Amino acid sequence: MIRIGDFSKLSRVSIKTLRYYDEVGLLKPVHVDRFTSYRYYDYHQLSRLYRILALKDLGFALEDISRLLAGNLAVGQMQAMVQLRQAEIRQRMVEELERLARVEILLRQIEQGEIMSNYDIVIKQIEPLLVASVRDVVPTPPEQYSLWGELMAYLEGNSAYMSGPPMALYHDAEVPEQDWDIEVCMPIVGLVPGTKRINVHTLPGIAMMACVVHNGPFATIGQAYDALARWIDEHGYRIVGPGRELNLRVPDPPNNQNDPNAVNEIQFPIEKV
Amino acid sequence: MIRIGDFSKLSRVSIKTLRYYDEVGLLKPVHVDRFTSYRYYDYHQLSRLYRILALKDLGFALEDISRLLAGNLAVGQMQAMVQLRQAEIRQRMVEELERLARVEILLRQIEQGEIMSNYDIVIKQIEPLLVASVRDVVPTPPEQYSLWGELMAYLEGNSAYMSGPPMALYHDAEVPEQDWDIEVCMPIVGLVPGTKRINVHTLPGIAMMACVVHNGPFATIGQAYDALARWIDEHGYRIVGPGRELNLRVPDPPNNQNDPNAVNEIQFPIEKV
DNA sequence: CTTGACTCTCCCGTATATGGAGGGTGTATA
DNA sequence: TATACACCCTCCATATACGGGAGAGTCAAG
Repeated sequence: MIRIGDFSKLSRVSIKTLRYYDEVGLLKPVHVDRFTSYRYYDYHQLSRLYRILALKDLGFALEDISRLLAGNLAVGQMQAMVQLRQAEIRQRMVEELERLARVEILLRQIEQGEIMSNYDIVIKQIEPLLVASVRDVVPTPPEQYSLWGELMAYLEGNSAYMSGPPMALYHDAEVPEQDWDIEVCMPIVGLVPGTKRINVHTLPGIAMMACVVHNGPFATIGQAYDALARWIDEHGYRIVGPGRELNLRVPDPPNNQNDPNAVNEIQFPIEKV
Repeated sequence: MIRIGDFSKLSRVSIKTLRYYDEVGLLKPVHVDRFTSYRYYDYHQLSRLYRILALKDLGFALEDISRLLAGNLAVGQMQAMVQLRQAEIRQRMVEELERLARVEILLRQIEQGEIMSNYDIVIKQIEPLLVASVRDVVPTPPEQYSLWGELMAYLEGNSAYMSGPPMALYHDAEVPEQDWDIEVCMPIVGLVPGTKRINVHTLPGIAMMACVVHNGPFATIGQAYDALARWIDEHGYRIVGPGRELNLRVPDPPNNQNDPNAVNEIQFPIEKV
């Protein structure tokens, strides 16, 4: 029987860790002095410690190791645990690989002197959303203002409860020269009747929505679109539906294209190429 | 200005997380009510939050993100942080890859019905070690006993302080039929003179030592050697020096080949192929 | 005024240890 | 025998990035 320090030197596992393994029941000393609480280990416990280290090296949590060492597992259960571990490692490798790709894109941007783009893209999940909307073709985006007037007048007339920021859907797959197919939407709760012009429906939930925020005048929002489109392309995604433009902080007055305090969020549903 | 719940819904970041970011100074609400402590956020803070999320996606710790967002970093420093991150990710991928290989070896063993080998191999680092030794060629390993007698008699005569378990070095690169080149070593501290037969020297430190413990009679230690050799081969390592055999619990009597309580550790210095 | 949704702070828990304070123990040597 | 010094003990705190829940206060609508 040897004391903890010698056992630690033998195994190159720190005393603190050995005490911790004792505490969690993973490796109890063969004897603990009743009066001094000194821990005494036996040489043959070294093989159990090595088994613990080997399993830890495979990435198992100490609790899993406890169960594996308890010895009351069927071969099938053991196999299942190891297979689960294998799947987890594979999953992590995929994640790290994607992370690495993102880091390398950033590094290239820094090298090209872009320091750090003013636009940061995040991928969010979006829930289905009940909206009232007006959809029409207008010559250019700013003309959507008339649609907003129409929609808001209707909603106020029906005293609908608006449950989120207003947004516009851009239904054109390509950026048109003229004639934009735009749907202006207001999230609502409760029952609001539709009409020929006013469409009450649920926007679909989106598993992966690439999102960016544009702070500043609406007139310069094109930069945000460019940054987002580039990001989607560079990171190996593809746009799979109409873009959404959320008017988080509505300009003052609402049709002011140059209010520097406006805040918009642009969203595009995407999927991996 | 919006309350935390709305900001949370907008960003799909939990309220708890937002409060935590406030606490650690990563994202403070623009306003906190003096009386109610309610947090109020502004829409334009969403872009800062997105930047945080984007950097978190790259795997940066929140503290790193704080520094990156503080804005007082030179481009070079920023670049260095990102490069460091890149290196870390690569390192982790290498580790995970090795881990995966180990898990798959284990899985194959389980499938072949070996359940779990009785021998677990760990790689340790070994420090240089001062020893007194006697080296000679003996017909078979058990005959090393005579060398032990010689060494121990000398050490006791010089009242040397023995500082660790005795060990034997096997200098033959291949397993010989006859005539083993064995060096029996005793770790010592302090000054002990050498002689023609007694060599006092320092065993080299080893960066990677593959180790296994054999519990049981010395006569069956061959199994442990086999398991260790197989492991080294299967895991893509190579033996790069003489093996060491530590007599952790010396049999009783010392030359008893069948004491079931004996404990030995076998070590081989290795490197990646 | 009530109701129900919202928010606050505070405390605990996670996993795997590491570091330190303060105090007892074992052994070799002066 | 006294002392020095290495060794060991328990208890507490710390790190990450939050999540859960208790208990109490706040806000807006009806």
